[in-house]
Amino acid sequence: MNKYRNIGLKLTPQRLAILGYLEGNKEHPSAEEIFRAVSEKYPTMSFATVYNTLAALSKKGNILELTIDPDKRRYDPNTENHNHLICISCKKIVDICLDYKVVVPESLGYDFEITGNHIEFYGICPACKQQKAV
Amino acid sequence: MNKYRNIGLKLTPQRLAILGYLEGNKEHPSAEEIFRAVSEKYPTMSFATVYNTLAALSKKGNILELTIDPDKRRYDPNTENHNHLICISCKKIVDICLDYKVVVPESLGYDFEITGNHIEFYGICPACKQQKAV
DNA sequence: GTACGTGCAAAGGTTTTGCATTACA
DNA sequence: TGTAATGCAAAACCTTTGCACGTAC
Repeated sequence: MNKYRNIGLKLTPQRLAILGYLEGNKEHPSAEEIFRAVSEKYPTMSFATVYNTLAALSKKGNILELTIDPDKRRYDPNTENHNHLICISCKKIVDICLDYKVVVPESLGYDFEITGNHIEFYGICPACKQQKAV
Repeated sequence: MNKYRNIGLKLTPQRLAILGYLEGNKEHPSAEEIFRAVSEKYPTMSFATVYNTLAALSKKGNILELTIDPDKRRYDPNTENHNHLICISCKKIVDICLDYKVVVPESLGYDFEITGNHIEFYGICPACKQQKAV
């Protein structure tokens, strides 16, 4: 947790609880799931604090906001370059930690200053596949 | 428009208006933009009809629902395999019509049945770049 | 001590729903 | 004619905001 000491944010107990819940978390939880988990230890926790903290961490580059789930934002503590695979049925998300080296050719003439990219894979997870087969 | 005759949906004037507005549209409009545009000819048009139609068309595979903009869903009449570049400042979206041939290696062991993928590029468009330079 | 964070509740924006009416096929 | 779509309003849902109070630094 000490690594967060110099990110320019006040380390309140609430924030440490959120950081602790996210650290190493591979579930790509939503704000609501984070709220529920952290509320157990901090019953006074509010959504405003969760969103405030997530926005601050995201702005500082300490976590990622994923838009891969159309229903709600998901959060990812892994800020390394990586991609995702989502089950279109149950919305489970798994990491695809590969660097695909995709680029936008300048020949397309868009003249954008490219700042990043993200590959979303869609599919059906084993559990949902089995359910459908029944 | 005749190409929509056999998609298994009733072709009401409202739906034809939505299809007409989307056809060839490269703006990746939101439901609200579609509603505003189509309302000019059909003042009684309701949001329910817009969403209903977009969901039906999306389900039939005639349009794509994009989740690249965190603020709202965007719709794309181009159902060919292609990717997108979004300006993180003004949310303008442009097409990247290239096939990148990215795949999820089976060696990762996820056992998902992959149904598709989508690459999102992030950047700053020329107009926003210039504004920031001021 | 002060700037920043918290918590509550209310508001905002997008999308969905229920239901009576209408119209395509 | 019968099934499906429309339109309206209300509701549901996720996220943001205003503001008084509290706390990390």
